[in-house]
Amino acid sequence: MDKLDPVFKALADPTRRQILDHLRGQPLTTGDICDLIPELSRCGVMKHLEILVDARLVFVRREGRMRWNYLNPVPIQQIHDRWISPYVAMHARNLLRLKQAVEDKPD
Amino acid sequence: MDKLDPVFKALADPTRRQILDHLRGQPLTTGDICDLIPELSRCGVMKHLEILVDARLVFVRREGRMRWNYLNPVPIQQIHDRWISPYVAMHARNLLRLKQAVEDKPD
DNA sequence: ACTTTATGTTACTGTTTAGTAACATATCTT
DNA sequence: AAGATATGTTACTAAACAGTAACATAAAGT
Repeated sequence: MDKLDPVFKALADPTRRQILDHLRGQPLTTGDICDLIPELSRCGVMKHLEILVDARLVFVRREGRMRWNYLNPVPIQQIHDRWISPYVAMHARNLLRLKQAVEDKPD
Repeated sequence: MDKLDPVFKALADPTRRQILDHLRGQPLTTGDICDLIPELSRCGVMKHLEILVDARLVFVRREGRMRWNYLNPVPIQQIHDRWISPYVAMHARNLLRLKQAVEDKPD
């Protein structure tokens, strides 16, 4: 679980989630990402990318002077499996209990 | 999605995830939580609880001088439904593609 | 009423994080 | 080779965050 801490931290920032959302459709160069987030400087984008790479959420393939950034969905899958799913199960149980309480209630 | 930003931020801290894990089994008083996390001062625990309450991950019921802290799994469910599930789906597609590539490969 | 217990509030400190600027390197085009 | 393009690195600043201490309130037990 501790190995997933950098992933949680990486996902805590809305700009980084935005970058991941953009990478879901296709890999992008660093320049592409800068164009998609004009309110942030190129250095800012690169810092966020570094954090995403450290968390293994993004991996890089160099091609000449271009850097292609690829999404790696595995850490998100792991967070889902190892941490989120018990909470989703709990929520489902709560809903079921609520539903039954409503149905059993006499008028 | 912006409404879920405090939730992502709250989940970014390992101590707060630990508190949520403890609350999964049963509600706890603030004192109970302090006993479970002896490496942190009571004030530190209360600050984390405040952040969790602001993110609606924890709600409070007062009973005399005791404060009972309850887990609310709904925001985690929402994060799952609105943000994580597309990545899980992408991962499943990738695995399927990989599996088919392996099976189709001639010896 | 007095003491203990449980929690709440304010102020302060050190650390981490987000962001930028300036400069540096490497590749492509002509 | 020279200029343009794409990315990498270092140093710095401002804001946010984690944690603690000191003090305050409020309910329970005797």
